[in-house]
Amino acid sequence: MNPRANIRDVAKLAGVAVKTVSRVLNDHPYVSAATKAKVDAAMSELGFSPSIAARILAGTKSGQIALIYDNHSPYYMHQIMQGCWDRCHQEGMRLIAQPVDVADPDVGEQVRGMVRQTHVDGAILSSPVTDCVPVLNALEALNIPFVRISPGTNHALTSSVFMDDMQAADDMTTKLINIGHRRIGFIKGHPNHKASTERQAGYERALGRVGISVDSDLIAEGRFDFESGVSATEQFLSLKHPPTAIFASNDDMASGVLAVAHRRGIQIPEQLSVVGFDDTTLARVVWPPLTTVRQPVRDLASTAADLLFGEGGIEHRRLPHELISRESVAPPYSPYPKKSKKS
Amino acid sequence: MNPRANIRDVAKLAGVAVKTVSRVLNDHPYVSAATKAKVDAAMSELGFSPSIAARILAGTKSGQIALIYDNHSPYYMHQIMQGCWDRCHQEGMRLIAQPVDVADPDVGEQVRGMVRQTHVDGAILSSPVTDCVPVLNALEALNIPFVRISPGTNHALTSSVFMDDMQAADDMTTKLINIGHRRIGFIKGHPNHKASTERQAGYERALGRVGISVDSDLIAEGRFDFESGVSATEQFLSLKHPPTAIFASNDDMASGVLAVAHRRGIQIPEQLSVVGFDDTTLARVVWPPLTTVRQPVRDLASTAADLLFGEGGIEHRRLPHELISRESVAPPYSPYPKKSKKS
DNA sequence: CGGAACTGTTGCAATGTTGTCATAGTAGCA
DNA sequence: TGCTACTATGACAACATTGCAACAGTTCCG
Repeated sequence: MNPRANIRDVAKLAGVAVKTVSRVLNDHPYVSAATKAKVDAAMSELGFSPSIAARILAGTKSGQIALIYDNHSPYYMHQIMQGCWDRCHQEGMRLIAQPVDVADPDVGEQVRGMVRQTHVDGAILSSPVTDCVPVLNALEALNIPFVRISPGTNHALTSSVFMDDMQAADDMTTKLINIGHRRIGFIKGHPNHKASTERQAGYERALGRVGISVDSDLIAEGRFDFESGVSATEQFLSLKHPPTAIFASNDDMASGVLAVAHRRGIQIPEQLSVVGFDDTTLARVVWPPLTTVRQPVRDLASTAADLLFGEGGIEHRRLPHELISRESVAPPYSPYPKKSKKS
Repeated sequence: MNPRANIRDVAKLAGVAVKTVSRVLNDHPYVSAATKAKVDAAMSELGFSPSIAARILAGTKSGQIALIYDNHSPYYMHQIMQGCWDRCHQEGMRLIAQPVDVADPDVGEQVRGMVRQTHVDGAILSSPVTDCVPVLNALEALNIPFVRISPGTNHALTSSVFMDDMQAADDMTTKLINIGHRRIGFIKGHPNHKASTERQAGYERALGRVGISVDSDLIAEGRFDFESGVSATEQFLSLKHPPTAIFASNDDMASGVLAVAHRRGIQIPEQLSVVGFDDTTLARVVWPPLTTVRQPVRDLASTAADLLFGEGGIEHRRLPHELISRESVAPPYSPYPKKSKKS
């Protein structure tokens, strides 16, 4: 087995023209079955695999796509990558993972250089890169297709996949209301992510529908990490009338809520209900397991790849969310008397 | 700004030969400052970035390296990737992340094809790919340098970075013994990973040193995931004499131990001490925070990249571990009377 | 039966960069 | 002065593949 076999070597061995081998490689039409068989045999005999570099140079397609992200949640990104990778693998595409820093003023130029250098055929953007204007401009100028996962701005620029964050937060809040909670603390997500705003809006909408006014004491800043969950919770628990339930905008922050509660000896869910968002692995691993919103992260990612490989028409696809009930929720400790019908 | 500027366009604009631009690009010696300035100006005017593809084809270096892995622990892989990426970025290298399935009989061929296609200059292998014979053979045959992170087999084939798993497990076990534990349950890691064996050996060595015989009832199978931590714990707790401490071979399994304890109303650490291994984010996020062994995963990864970029001499570098004490450990519930001096 | 459309294959040009070899000018030194 | 060594640049081939235009052979159709 030679260190390097050419397409020429294959052609010679199979007794056909170089171009014919190229045809076989690319599944072009107009290759007879017999020729294809000969070529395949020659290829496997020589252990030949085509050079991507030469393919890029000669052709117009590189067979590579980029996943551009700036997300520090390991569970989330792990699922995103797996979803993208699975779909790419199916399609015989190669995936280049490209972390960036959306706060870097040079980020647009960096992405531009990266695309130019690697000749990727397309890109998938994960939040918050989805809403990073320099990156969007760069990709647009380069005229390559890209799909955004959970973008905040809905302009019809590109295809996107997303879930209904507002509705999901509304559903979750409503669930808490239905079992009797009236004072529900809400921990916001990272301000970078547009999903943060959506989730808060859903929370407020649900309260509004049943006539509970939004109490600003019950809304705390967060950054999607454990630590901000901890500090938000401490803030809530030092209130004169602390909440009977806390809705954290993601599971990481919800686990911060649990940690504070444990430390203070507060029984969950008996004395305090806690819910999260995302249904990452974390939600099943903490104690008690978290009631949370299942966000189909992996599906979002593979659907994004799907759209990228698809027709090219701009398409927006919404994937369904789901409320996952686990053991972190119970009726409030000292419930107000319910006036509504029981259901 | 043209859709695509050549090295030729740059050369023409700068009034120099193509080769000179190439020299500027590659920081070759023998380019006058004045010429370099002219070329730089022309490059930025045209918004030029060189095509990796053409570079690969013409030259011998691709500027790309591969990270080959088959690890399903998101936290661990996230840190590995970050470590590799940081170092690659510094060096101006591109990183291609390549998940594989070590159980696939074709895995060697897949890796071979991938290397041939992408022309990567080198590879970094993460456990358990580090000990996957078909992959090792393929890389050796291709004659590209590669570095292994925490390999199980120490043959001097390639450079490697690792920590002393046996010593670390010994240290942790000794710590438990020192505060009075005599019956210590041990949950093994995934049999794929050589580290699993090492950690078990360290556990047994520590017991042996103080004359505690190894009780096979106190050793359970595990697979490095939450679920196997759960079932191992249930097995331990159904023993006539259950352990007073449980040492799980990683944090994921340790969180499984916690879950079972919580469910059964066992107080941690008062009634049962629990320790993990890795010091992933998880260890700080569960309740109570886990005492664990800090494995410098990110440093391992960036050191691996370092060795790959280095001289090329085979080198084995051991990175230090550290015991991290958190709140999941206490003296045993009903301690045997201590004979040793208190300390 | 003549031409058009289709099928399967070929040869050559083109892609954008680096390696090799060549060239020319300059400086150091005996 | 002549020789060597070094600096700075250029011309051209080479890399492995695909796109394009072309070609011969076959089928279809009026």
